[in-house]
Amino acid sequence: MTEPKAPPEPSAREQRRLQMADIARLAGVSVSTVSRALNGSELINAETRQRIAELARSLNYSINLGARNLRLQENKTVAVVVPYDRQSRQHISDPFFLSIVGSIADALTDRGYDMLLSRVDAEHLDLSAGWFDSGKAIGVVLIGQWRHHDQLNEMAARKLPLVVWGGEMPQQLYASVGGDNVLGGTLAARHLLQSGRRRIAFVGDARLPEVWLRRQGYAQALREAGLAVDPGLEVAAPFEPGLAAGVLERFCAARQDFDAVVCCSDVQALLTIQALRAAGRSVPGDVAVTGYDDMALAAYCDPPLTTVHQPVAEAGAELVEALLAQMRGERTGPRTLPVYLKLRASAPDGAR
Amino acid sequence: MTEPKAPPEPSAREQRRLQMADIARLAGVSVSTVSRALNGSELINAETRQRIAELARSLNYSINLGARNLRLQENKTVAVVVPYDRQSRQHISDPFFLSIVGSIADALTDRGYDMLLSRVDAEHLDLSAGWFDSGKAIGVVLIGQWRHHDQLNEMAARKLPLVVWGGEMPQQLYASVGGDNVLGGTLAARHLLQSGRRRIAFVGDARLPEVWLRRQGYAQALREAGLAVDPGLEVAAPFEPGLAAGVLERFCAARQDFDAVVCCSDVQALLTIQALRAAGRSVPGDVAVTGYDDMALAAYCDPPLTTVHQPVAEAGAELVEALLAQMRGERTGPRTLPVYLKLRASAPDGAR
DNA sequence: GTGAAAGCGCTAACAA
DNA sequence: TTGTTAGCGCTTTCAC
Repeated sequence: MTEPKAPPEPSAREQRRLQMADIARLAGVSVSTVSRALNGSELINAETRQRIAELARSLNYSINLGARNLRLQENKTVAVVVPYDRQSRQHISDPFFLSIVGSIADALTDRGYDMLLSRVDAEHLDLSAGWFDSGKAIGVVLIGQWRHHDQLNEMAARKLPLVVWGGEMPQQLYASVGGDNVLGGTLAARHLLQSGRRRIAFVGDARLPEVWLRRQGYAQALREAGLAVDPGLEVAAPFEPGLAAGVLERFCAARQDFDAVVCCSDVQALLTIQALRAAGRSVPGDVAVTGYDDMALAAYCDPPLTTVHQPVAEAGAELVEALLAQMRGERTGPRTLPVYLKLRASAPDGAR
Repeated sequence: MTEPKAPPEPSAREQRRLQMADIARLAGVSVSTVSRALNGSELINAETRQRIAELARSLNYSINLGARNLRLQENKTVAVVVPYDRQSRQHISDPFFLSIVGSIADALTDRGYDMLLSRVDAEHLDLSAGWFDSGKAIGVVLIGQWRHHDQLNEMAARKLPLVVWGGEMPQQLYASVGGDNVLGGTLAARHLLQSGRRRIAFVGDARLPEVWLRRQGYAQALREAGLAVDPGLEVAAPFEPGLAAGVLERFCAARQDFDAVVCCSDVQALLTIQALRAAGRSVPGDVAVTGYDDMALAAYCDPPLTTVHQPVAEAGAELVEALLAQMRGERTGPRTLPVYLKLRASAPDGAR
């Protein structure tokens, strides 16, 4: 009457997954007793509890979490979504994104949550709501706002538990956590100015909120120094290494009238250095270059990168905390974490 | 009588998650009809089906997958487990591991599976069986064998659906997918020999199966050239950048009697180059260095790395296929994918 | 073409 | 201290 599909055919290979009733039968008790024992209930005789626990362990039995969650109406899974650019079909290869994912994985593990990792087309960030709607996850952590601030606002309006790694934007309805992008841009540019550079290029796609904010910081530092932003020195390179390389090579081949570059990722910085050398210019001699992120390898590049350090280690915990707070019903606004400039050789201190 | 916890208190914030019964009521049909409609059953009147589908969409209703899976006795989730070294408390930061995770994510998505990502103590790889035992995942993909080949064999003996990224070992009971490590080691060493190097160091922790195999390839190339392996030129550096740096610096400071280095990751290669320069030696002038993995940045380092290219893009699909084949009851042995040497400047062609 | 009802594996209120 | 039983949200057989 209700038999699903064919008879529960144990498929020869997998000998029907064990369940509580089996343990109960083997232990000569009822399933409730097993359930209570395995959940450490005080009601159960300590000795019985022990015996059942051992039996379960010896058979590698583990409570079916799907059934348990259904009954308990709870779920300890969080979806982490990394957008990708459908156009370029590029995989996420930027070490920064992957580090953030690692950091979130740690934070979730610490708090007893599981992490569902998925990709989503950067043009349809709202698709990530499916994880929540289908009950697979209790909330969504999205890495980056990309170009769809609007979709994120709509998701938040739906009361979807959502936290975004990214910059704080005007009229933002969703919770976000991110480094202080304006400050990062300012720190990089100001450092270059203080070390005597005057013609400072900016590398990054300002359609992305984070980059847009960094550019503001950069522009502000120039203003402080009484300099104007030269639009000709803005290079809209994307984060994907494969795409950025060409753009940067062309730029460095075409123009030589700058003595410093502020980049929006360490990868971009490395590509810029590469392009500069190909164009016959030295780093930091002719051109000083700053990166962004302070990825693990930044210290070991040649030259080691002066870069804006992002709080990756803290990021995971902050994102997870923001999500949990939201689910507790707390109102969580955007959160901006401090960043600092890590001085290394690609943009050294002092005059040249 | 069976009310779980407190009354289903909609927690003020989240207005009780919608369910099929709600859609049914709103559409004036039974839940069976909604179920059939949403699953595209031919039984349902096309118009009714359409109407229900639209209603569901407009309310952002999505079938509760937990309940569905329980009833259907199916699950489309695969656990991907990345071991970490508890000793060093180091996060996985090697771009290679993270790229593999990305590749698997793509392969799973393509086949309609979800990916559960987690960490496990590298000393207790067998803990990852919990994902299967608890029914959260239908199988496990483990990144790397680390030092517990034995635990993996035990897991396989339990008929646990498991695939490991790693090298093919003697007496291996579990399914694995990996690059051809012996060949990789041979290609690197042979190339260095052909370009005139004679004193070739090896960097990598040979307690890890993959490294062990690469070292075999390296040793074989030396033998072919009539050279003996000098144990003093073997550096047991781990993959973690933070730990490897010190080891390599000490080695390069202590010994100068080598003219080439075979490394087991690109990160190690960069650290080696750094250490060599600190010791006053040039790359590739004094010492040629080969990397391993051919990560995205390898081409943009200075000097660009000559490195063994690993089939990362294919890796995800191969791992997933192996897992699915296993669940179909097919016997899947170890699988070795081709690798090739990518020539770049850190170990150039021809004599010096 | 649609509805009623059973049951997937589990938990907990209630009874004993 | 333990067992009986209802039901979490869904699918599907069977009846209409």
